[in-house]
Formats: sequence, C-alpha cells, structure tokens
Amino acid sequence: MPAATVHFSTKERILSAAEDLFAQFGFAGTSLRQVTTHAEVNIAAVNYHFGSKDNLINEVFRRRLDELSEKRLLALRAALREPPATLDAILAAFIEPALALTLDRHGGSAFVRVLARAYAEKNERLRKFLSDNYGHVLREFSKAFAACLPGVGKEDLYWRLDFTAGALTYAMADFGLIRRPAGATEKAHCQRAAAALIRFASAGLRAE
Amino acid sequence: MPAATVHFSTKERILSAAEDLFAQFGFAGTSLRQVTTHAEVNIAAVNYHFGSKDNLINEVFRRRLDELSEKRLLALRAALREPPATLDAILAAFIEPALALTLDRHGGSAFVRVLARAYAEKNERLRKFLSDNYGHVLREFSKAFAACLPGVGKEDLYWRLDFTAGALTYAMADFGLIRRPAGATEKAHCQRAAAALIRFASAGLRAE
DNA sequence: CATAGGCTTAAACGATCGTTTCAATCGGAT
DNA sequence: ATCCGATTGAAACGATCGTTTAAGCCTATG
Repeated sequence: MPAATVHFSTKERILSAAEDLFAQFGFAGTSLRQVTTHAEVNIAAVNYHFGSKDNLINEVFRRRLDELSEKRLLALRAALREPPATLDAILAAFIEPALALTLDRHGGSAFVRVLARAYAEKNERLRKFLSDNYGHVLREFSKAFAACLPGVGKEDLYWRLDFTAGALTYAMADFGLIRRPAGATEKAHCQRAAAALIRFASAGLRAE
Repeated sequence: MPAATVHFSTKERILSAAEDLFAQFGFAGTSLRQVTTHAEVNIAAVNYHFGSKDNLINEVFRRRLDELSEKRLLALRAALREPPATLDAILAAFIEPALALTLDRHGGSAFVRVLARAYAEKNERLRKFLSDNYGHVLREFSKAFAACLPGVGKEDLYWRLDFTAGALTYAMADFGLIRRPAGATEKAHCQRAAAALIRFASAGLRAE
C-alpha cells in the first residue's frame, strides 16, 4: 500500500460498498459477495463485523442518519429560536442537511437514493428500525410545521407533509444524476434544486 | 372446482400474484416460487407463459399501464378540448385514473405500489421498457403543463413536475394503507387524498 | 376412436444465496 | 521472544434461486 493512501477499516469499506450497491440494486438485489468484492474484503468479514445482512442494512442507515438527524434538529431549533420562524426556514432546516450529504465528497451521495429505496420498501423490520431510531425527528418537525400553518386542518397537514416528503425523497434520489446542465457544478446544481424544492413545498403546504 | 367459481386463466393468476408480491417485497425480493405458490400454479408455468422473470415483470406493468395511459390521455384531451384548460383539470386528468385503479375491486390497488418501486429502481432494462412504451404520455402532459404555466421558467418547470411526480407516487403508494379514519370508506378516503394532492401540487406548480 | 397441440406436471439442472467453520495471520502487551 | 485476542482467509454448509427437461393430461378436430 502506498504510504500516502489513507487507511479505511474493513468495516468502513464494507459500509461504503454496501451503500453504493444498495442504491443501485436494492437490498434484496445486492448480494454480500458483490459487497465484499467491491470492498475488497473477505466474504466472512460481513458476518464477523455485522452479524448478518439485515444488520448490515441497519448500520448503513445508522452511519448517515445519526449525523443527518442531529444536523436537522440543530437547524430546526436554531430557526425556531428567533421568531417569527418562517415555513421556508423550517423546510430549509430539513432539506439542506440532506443536501449537504449529497455534496460530501466522501460518499453520501448514494445514501439519499438508499433512503428513497427505504421509502418504497414495506420491509417491516427496516421500518421499525427507522421509526424507533429516527421517528422523533419527524415528530419534532411536524409540530413546527403545524405551528407555522394554523390555517391548515390536521388531516390536510398530514397529507401535505406526506406529499412534501415524497417530493423531497424522489427529487433527492435523482438530482445530481439527471439533467445537470453541462456548465454547472454539482454544488450549484444541488443548491438550485433545493431552492426550487423549498419554493414548491412551501407553496403547496400553504395552499388555499 | 365449484360450478359458480369464475375461471381465471393461469396467466392472469400469475400476473395478479406477481403484482401483489412485487408490491410487498420488490422484484428481486420476490421469488418465482412465491409467485406460483400464491397463484396455485406450477413453477414451470411462469417460463412457459412469460419466458422469464424479467418478462413477467414487464407484463405486470403492461397489463395495467396500457389501460391507465389511455384513460389519462383521454382525460387530458377532454380537459384541453374546452378552454381555458385549468391546471387543476390537467392534474386531475393525470391523478384520477390512477386513483380509479386503486379503487378497482379486482386487484389494482397493489399496482400503484409496484409503480412506486419502479420509480426507485435504477434497473436499466425496466426503465427502458417503461420509457419506450409509456414515455409519450408524460411528454404530452408536460406540454399541457407548460402551456398552463407560462410564468414558470423551463428549468423550474422540469423540477416542479419532478416534485409533483414524487409526491404523487409516494402518496399513492401509501394511502389506502395508512391513516384511513375508521369511519371512512376506502373510496371516500382516496378521493379526499386525491383532492388534497391536486390542491398541493397545483399551488406548488404555480409558486411565486 | 385416433391424433395432435396446448397446457400442466414432477423432477432436476447448475448457479448463487446468506451463513458458518476453522486454521492462518496479525499487532500489541507482557 | 512469547503469548493472546482480534481479525482475516479459504473452503464449505444447506437452502433457494431462475430455468429447463421430458413425460403426461386434456380437449378439440379429423
């Protein structure tokens, strides 16, 4: 190994390879042998470090979501600290940390697509893991949105947050991959997409 | 077999079972043995009638999308025939035929979730099949939307249609399964969700 | 009744799956 | 230098995957 090469542990190499492949082929569509080949580690290393494929999937989420959730909550609380908290500021608190993830040069860009997959999955085990560990983030945002939109009924608000999440998830899973103008940097393109999404969702949430 | 039992062909039974299971477990996550067990047919029947698993996936889409696409285009052209064509009318032309599918008592409700899966998939084979066979529908709708939203720039319009598609896809995949009030019929619930979605997307598309 | 063709069946194919085993190897503390 | 726990390696486990085979069934036609 060249002296200048940064050392990545076997565990991290497996997580990164799994993240990339899950984004591309899905959880069931990715074999552990594909993962270990990509990571250049032995197949047995997966079960040694993670116990099982199911747990590897969990850890792929945990690695990113721990940081993402904290960033989102910090941004939300900062926005709420200096009233009046605008709808756009709350949306930005939710969207921009995710955006930052896609711009991180050390992976991360594949993870938003893994998140989109999780959305489509009906896998009960995975849903429970996500709900148990990160449900409180969505709950805190929901309360902030509700306070910001007093004119919207409770039922309508739930639906609109669902629509917003769908728009966000799908858009994040695709941008950076599609329709980036040849002249634009990835960073500029993503920031403009985030701005467009905030405008779209903000108007949709305030509808009527 | 009881005389009163309606006869469903082996082909149709396989398609329905595959649709249900694909919605639940995904394409890679569903085995042909699960499908044929559910359909109560022999495993070899899949390759006899469909040739391969890949082709079975295509046919699951074709069975529903042929009818869905035609209904959407008929509704769109009807809306355009009597100007001024409102944005809401165009959205309704796109959304309501899909809604009708989820209300069809002969299956169909699982298919919208299969569609959501296809959205998340990066499977090139599947994407090409869908683009080749049903891309013209989206193109015709895009033109109608553009004519309706002269104030929105081309780039913004593309993004907003993307957001709309995301909201629609994920919302459709979920409603009917989640948060339906105990007293409401499935039909009433879906119709209210569709109305909410049209209001949300309409406001988002017209933002600023 | 005999025949042909569409369809179904049980059984098996080789490939690949997630997981396990156990010996070899490594680095750090004694 | 020696030991020990942590990690890696090659190989194999039984199970299940998509697909194929070849024989049998059923029905319509002559």
